[in-house]
Amino acid sequence: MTIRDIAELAGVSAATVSRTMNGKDGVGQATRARIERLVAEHQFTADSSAQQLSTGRSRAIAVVFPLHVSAVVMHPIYPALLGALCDAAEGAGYDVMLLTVSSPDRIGHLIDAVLRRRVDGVVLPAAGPRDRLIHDLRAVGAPTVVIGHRSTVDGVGWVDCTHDKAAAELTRMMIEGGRRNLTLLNGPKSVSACRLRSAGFWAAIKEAKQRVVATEVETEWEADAALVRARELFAAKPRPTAVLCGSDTIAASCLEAAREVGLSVPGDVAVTGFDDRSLGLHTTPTLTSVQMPLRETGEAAAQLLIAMIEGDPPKRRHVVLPTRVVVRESAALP
Amino acid sequence: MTIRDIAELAGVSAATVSRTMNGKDGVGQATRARIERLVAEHQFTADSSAQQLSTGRSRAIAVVFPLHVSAVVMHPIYPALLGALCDAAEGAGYDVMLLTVSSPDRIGHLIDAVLRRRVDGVVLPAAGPRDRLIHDLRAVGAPTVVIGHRSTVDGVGWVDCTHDKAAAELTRMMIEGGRRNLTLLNGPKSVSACRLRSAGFWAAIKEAKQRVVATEVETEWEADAALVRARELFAAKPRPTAVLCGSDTIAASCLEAAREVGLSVPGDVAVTGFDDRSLGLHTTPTLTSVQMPLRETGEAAAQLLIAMIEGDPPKRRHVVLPTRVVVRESAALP
DNA sequence: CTGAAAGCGCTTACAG
DNA sequence: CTGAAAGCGCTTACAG
Repeated sequence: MTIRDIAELAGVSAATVSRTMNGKDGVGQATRARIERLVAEHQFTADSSAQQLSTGRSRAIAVVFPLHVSAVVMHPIYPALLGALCDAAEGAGYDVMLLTVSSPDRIGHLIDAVLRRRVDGVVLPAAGPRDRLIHDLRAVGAPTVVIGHRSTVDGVGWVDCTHDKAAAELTRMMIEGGRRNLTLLNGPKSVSACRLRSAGFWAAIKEAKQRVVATEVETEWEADAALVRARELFAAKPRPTAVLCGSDTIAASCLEAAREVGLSVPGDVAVTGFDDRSLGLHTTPTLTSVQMPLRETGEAAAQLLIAMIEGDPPKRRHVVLPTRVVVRESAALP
Repeated sequence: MTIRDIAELAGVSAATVSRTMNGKDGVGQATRARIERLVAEHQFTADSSAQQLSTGRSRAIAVVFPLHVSAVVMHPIYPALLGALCDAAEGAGYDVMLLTVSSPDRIGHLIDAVLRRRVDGVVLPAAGPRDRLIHDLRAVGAPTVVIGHRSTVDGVGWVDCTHDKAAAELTRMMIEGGRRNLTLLNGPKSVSACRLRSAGFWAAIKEAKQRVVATEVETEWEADAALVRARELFAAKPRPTAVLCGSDTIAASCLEAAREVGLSVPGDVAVTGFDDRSLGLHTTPTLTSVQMPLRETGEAAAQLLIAMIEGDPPKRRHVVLPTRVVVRESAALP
């Protein structure tokens, strides 16, 4: 069933049906009503590749899956985020294409998809500050939204959450709980979220009324790398009485290191994580962590990108969503 | 740049370029070589929506994201699986579309995508035995591949792994380790993997030389539901000396229940999980579990589906991939 | 072996 | 307010 079939049934031309379906004016009241009824009755939808061919737009967006980037493999693109993104896109009549850029030479494929308008815009769920992709996309004029990194590239939209505030809140909690020797066991600073957490941590330290000793240590995401760092922490001279970790995995390693040397948590040392997923519920003790607004992030990214594509006056090209600290055993008051 | 531009440069007609690019014969040696050089030189690729319009095929496959299905939300579609699937599809020149079926009335959207040939085939990463979707897709003749469920619907392909063998192997390990009172704390039987695990468990029990007491209990995936069941187990009269759990989450709850009543693991009771992800590394004790071939599964699904789409003689419409038991502290010998 | 022509299903100036 | 016509970039019988 094509637009011409509908036209025939309505006794009009295909052009009129097209205008009606696209909400353009220049169609009489009665005609429009008749066509709309017919369309609804037959559940007719226009063929998207034909539309794409004549309009040069696809009504599809790409989510780029950056494989082999360890910082990302460790921080998997949460199903919740992707799911919400799809839902929002579909709600706006857009398809979602999943593209892999598993190596630099695959960038060409993505750029080609953009140039050929197989996609109207791109979401990068895990780009970093120095990601080539952002510039490449910008160069070909692709509407682009980055998740989890506050890009300064002109015209690029982003959605992020309050990593900094969450870190600050945790830090204040520790200080108010009487902890005076704090360590931020952060993830790699190449990840934007980790920089923000660092900023929040140090801001809270600075504004503290009490005198506290604070240090920051960087580790890779991997559990064993984190374990090594954590052991070093607990072997150090003035032992930290609170360790704020850059992820729940890191925090789990930290708990393990504490157990090894017989430190009680949270008695001797408080430990917190980040990225609250189910992991923190299963450690011993359970983990104080920070909940990310995953669904909201996915939804906001889709909406922002589509607004950019459709040239809507973008109220905000930059969205910051709130996080939530979840207190569990590992950081209860001493 | 269009096919006609290439034609002009080569001094031939567009038809000849098209035939060359699609590997059809009926093009002279020299002409073909000239065209191929030009295509490579300009990195020219044909516009896919134009191709789709004239061939009625899209060279895209859909991965259907079944939101709000709790059995699936609990078993998130692993990034590794999706990533491998995308890689394989792209390697074969196919795009991957992510479609959400968040409620029954969204099925129409998927069917429409198939009928309109926006996708040439569909992967269902988490369909169950009684899933309407499978039949709906079959009804419209969509090549379909299911992951993790051995569908008996005619013509439907599937990729699964040896849940049964893994469960049997764990069971034998327990018996050989001297355990004589085994419980399978399984996930919902509506999930195909759980049925297979049950089958493997009972097969191993049946073939055991020794006399063993065995029971099977079903639980939802959620941690708290599993905790309730696990407590019941340990309160029961002849206490199990080994509990095989249907997932790592369930196993973690089981560890917690054991701790509550002061049972040592693996001393008093061995506990095993399933679906080895990072969780099992962070429990106390660490968890014996079963590693799934996620990347291989994604890759196999893409390849199978594309073979079906292209009408290749499908050597196997059904693929069973091996699992691997990973032994850790929770099920060491007593 | 190669080309001219029609067609895939839409949209959009251009007329009226 | 509406229609005829051209065009989007390919593919594919049909001729030669």
